[in-house]
Amino acid sequence: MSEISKAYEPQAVEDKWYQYWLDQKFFRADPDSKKPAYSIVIPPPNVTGVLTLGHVLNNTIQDILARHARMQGREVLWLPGTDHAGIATQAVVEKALRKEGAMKHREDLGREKFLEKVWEWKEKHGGIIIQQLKKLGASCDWSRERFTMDAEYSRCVQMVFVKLYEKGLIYRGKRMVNWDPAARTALSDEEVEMVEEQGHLWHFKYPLIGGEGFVVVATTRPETMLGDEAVAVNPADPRYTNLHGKKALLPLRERAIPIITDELVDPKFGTGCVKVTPAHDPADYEMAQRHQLPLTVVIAPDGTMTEAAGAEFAGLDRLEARKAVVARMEELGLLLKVENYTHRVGYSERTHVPIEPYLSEQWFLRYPAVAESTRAVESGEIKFHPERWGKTYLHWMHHIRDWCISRQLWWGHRVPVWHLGTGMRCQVESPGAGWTQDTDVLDTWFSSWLWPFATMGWPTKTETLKKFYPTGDLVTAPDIIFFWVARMIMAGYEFMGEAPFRNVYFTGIIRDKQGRKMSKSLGNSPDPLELIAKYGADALRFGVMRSAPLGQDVLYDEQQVELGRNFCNKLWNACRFRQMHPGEVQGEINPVLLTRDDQWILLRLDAAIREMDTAFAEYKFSDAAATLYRFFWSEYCDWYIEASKAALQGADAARKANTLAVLDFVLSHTLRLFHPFLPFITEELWHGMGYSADMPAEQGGKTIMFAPWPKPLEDDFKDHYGLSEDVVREMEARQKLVIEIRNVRAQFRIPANKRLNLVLHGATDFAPDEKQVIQLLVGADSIEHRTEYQPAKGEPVVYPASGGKLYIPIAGLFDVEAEKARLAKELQKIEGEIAKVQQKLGNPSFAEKVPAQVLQEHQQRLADWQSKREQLQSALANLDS
RNA sequence: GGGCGAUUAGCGCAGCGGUAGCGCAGCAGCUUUACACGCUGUUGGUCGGGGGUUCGAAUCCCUCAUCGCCCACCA
Repeated sequence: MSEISKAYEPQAVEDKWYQYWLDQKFFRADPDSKKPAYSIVIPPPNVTGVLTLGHVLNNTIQDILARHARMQGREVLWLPGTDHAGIATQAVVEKALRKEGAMKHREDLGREKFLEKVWEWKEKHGGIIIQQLKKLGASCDWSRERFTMDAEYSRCVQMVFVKLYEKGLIYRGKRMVNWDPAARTALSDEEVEMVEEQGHLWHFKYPLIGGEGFVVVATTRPETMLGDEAVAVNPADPRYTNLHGKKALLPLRERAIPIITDELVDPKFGTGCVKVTPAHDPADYEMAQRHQLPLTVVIAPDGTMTEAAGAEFAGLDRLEARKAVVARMEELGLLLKVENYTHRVGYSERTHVPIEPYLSEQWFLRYPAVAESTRAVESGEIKFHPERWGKTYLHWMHHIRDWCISRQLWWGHRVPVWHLGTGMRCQVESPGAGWTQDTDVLDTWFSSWLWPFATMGWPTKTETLKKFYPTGDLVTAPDIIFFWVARMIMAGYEFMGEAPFRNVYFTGIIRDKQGRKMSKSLGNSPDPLELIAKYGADALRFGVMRSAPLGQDVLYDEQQVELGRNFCNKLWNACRFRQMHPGEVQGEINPVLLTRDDQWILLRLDAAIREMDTAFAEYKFSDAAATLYRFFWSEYCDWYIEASKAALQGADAARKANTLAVLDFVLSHTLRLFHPFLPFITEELWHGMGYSADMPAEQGGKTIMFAPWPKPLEDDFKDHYGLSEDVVREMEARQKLVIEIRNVRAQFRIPANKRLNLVLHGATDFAPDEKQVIQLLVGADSIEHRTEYQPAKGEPVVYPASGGKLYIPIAGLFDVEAEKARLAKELQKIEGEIAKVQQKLGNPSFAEKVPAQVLQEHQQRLADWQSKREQLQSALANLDS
């Protein structure tokens, strides 16, 4: 047992223990182990990312699960790694290169040179987040760290592509896709964010050819009119039957365009006439297909107007072109009106610029294993926590649409397709000289969806895969339920024939105190590393977990971390208290010498263990943290440690030793219960308290992380130590008594150092050790038992549950009027309670219909309140006499 | 337009059919020999509004309101 300092200093111990864990290879997962397996794969963070509070929440939960499983005797694999994050990383590197003047556009460097730069960047900045996760205490098996662009991993991605292509699920086609003009690439539907915007609806007049007047169309995007190829009306719209078959003159371009009829047009919206821009609107494209309209491209991939838009507009940015078109139309007298109009505009999730519907050649995936994947969640084979996310998942699965997987980027997995002239081959290796590889890369998620098995050596049936696939729990945020979770499930069934995980835990989103999302621009996103430096990793973990209920967003407040720090300090000092009393460590507990306090704390420990088990089973980690907090602080420290001082300060050596044995018993269990949440401090104390010495090397002897997870106390243990729930009730009553006496002290401003001499009148005396504890807890020197006692007028009195009256003689220190007021107030409250219960009992149908037990409870309650009332009334009478 | 969630003490939350609870904050005291990152005592609530079911509703049902997410090709 080594001596420990007065305040806990996390900085002094955290790095030391983390290094020890690494050196001892405690995090290594052994596929040959006989222990049952438990595995988690980390949601791979962006390789160039830095740790955020979101990561803290997510990875703390995973670490808690991993450490809990280890203590339960399972062989744990927590597999870490990072994601190449195609667009995000490429954008970051492009920005940096532009800033240092190395290029204006990536084309300036060329593909190879540019990729070199990205790899350089990755080597330099990649892995920061891995170091940060270590600071947090993450118990990942770092020897298995993977990156989605590792050579073997890349091979998996390409093989999967080839397999799906051969199955006919991957195809190439010219489609209207979501185009990001800033990143100059196609995106999937999921990468488009709909943003509500205050816009305008411009009403344009197109002159009719060979007739009088105009047809009026409304549009939110005037610049697209330059590419119009028709005006459409609903065939059933009686207002426009006269227009069928006619033509209109497209202003500015001075082209004749047909007026067509199509069911897609809603007669109730706008004028009922729609301008049709086949190349720049998905709905218009559909109509164009039906009516064989030409596809005039007026907006280029970089968002500027093309030659086809006419010399006046060519080269303008689409938004400038919008203004220019409106101005010209107005000049020509063809702008009928402008309305304010609120509508939703698709934005790129990555570059935050408006998406351009763009017709291009892309690769698409028709999802595999959709039916199985849907059923898996419906049937509960895969469980979501909280369950309601299942609905979101199923809705998406039922409306699933093909996935555009090709990206016009350079940073990513190259599409394994080779071209030679008009020839095309899909295979991993080049077919030979002359063949050139497709220039597109694959969506990042097309590699991430393989994560649970590609990281374990697939397609080889490795020992790791056999032992650890499928994984146990996946911990992730709900915003990637489609991007990642759903796709991993499908990939799991398709390539492994089995779900990739059994449970999915969805965390909430971390928000600030005002409920706003964390963001760099708001500056409300604290740096977890600074918090760790200031408060310690354990404090950060505990603070975050305490305020992160299942299924709710987390409102982060630094105060929570402070509370975590304070809690660690409390734990530290409670252990220090034990250390200040020399004696055998973890001695035998003698049942004969157990006090009621001892019995009580053992029962409370038992309750805490059960609550912890329930919380883990239900994935309610904030409940678990709250249980630990309550048990340790409010029960163990506030009551048990205080009471234990009676025995520890006494002269009875045997009793003292027994109390120390109970302290050790509770602490050694408590430290283990805490370990998943507070890995560092518990390891420090585990060794510091000498508890490790008592354990076999493989089970807690070297580290608390392999110490057995506490089990609820066995019945024969309880019998042996005489633990019964009666003790809990008795102790609660005694606590109430103590609080009442302290209350009297506070009411009458009796200084803490003023010792009391209490008088117990009537009933039987307290047992000697009981008396000693009560004296200690209320600051009394004596409790004299008297069969006859004449209290001073208005002397405060409290009523022990065991009967009799306990007087608090504080002559000269109290104020009769104040005591009267206190009692009167108390009495009023009791009258209210009595009235409530009486009203219920007075209801005739209550007695008839209510279960006997409930009726009895109410009657008992009434009796209790009534006797309490009598006590107060008599005390009041005493004051008046 | 659909779907989901939230609404309980000043703030953050728990409770989900039988006496409204926890933590912070607040207030009043305290150098009580583990801890001021602490100790003791204590004030706050007609559980968003309105209906209904029930002996009994914060808890179940209906409805409205406010806030927040997600999904949806009305130009």
